[in-house]
Amino acid sequence: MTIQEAARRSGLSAHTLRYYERIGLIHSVGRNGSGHRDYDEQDLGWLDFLTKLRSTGMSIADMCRYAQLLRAGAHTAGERRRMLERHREKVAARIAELTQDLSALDYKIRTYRETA
Amino acid sequence: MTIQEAARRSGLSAHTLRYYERIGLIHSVGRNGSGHRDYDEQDLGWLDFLTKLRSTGMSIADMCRYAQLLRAGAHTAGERRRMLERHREKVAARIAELTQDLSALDYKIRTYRETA
DNA sequence: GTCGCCCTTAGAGTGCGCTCGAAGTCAAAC
DNA sequence: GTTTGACTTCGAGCGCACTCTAAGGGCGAC
Repeated sequence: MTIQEAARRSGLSAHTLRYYERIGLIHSVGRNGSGHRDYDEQDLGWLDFLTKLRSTGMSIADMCRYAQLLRAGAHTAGERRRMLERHREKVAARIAELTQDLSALDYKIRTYRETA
Repeated sequence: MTIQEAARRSGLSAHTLRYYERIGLIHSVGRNGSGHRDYDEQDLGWLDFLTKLRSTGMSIADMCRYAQLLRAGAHTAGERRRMLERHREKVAARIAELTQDLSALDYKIRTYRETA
């Protein structure tokens, strides 16, 4: 599929897809006869995973590291798993923090309602 | 209290405190005889509130807008309340998104565990 | 065949939120 | 009295994650 189609389906811009490939986040997307990128379903799945990592706040640098480990082969599975586990804890902590801040916000809003 | 003490208690750097004041996020912090900033408990409370807004992802621009409304007086209370309510919804949505992504992450980690 | 459009690469530019540096002031320590 | 060190202002610089531009290539529609 074309870069536009991949952009539409992944929710990333074509610019961002090229950028991700340039920095090594996406490896060896196929090219068609004209040298244009030709994404397949596996690429889409990987993009989807990357998007989840991004949206949970993983840095581009860490995502690159994960991608590199993946390319290095099965013997890095343990390290990849540990990366995800560490990241998981960060996300859980972030949810806890946001949940607390949400209560504080609710409290503040209540005071506005009572004052009004 | 000195800027260092305010930095320590607020968790922001002295640089950031000056920056916040410059852009209008913090209004008229008192000065002592030497022209040095002299923070009081009310300033600390405001910083604490700002920090909550920041950590929940409100942009500096929106925080400035809130600060401006606050300075404008009591007749802006409704608009301030609406700002907070809109922000509250964003935070709640973010928590929901993170919670979903956390499950996806957990699933992925489980597949690593089973493969290992 | 040429117009229009989308593609390619490599590098420059942008926006956000700080973060730092330079130049100067002031007060306490020695 | 001079050194030390924290403070002041204000503008420049930085890191991140894109986002865009320039210059050129390829292909289908007319």
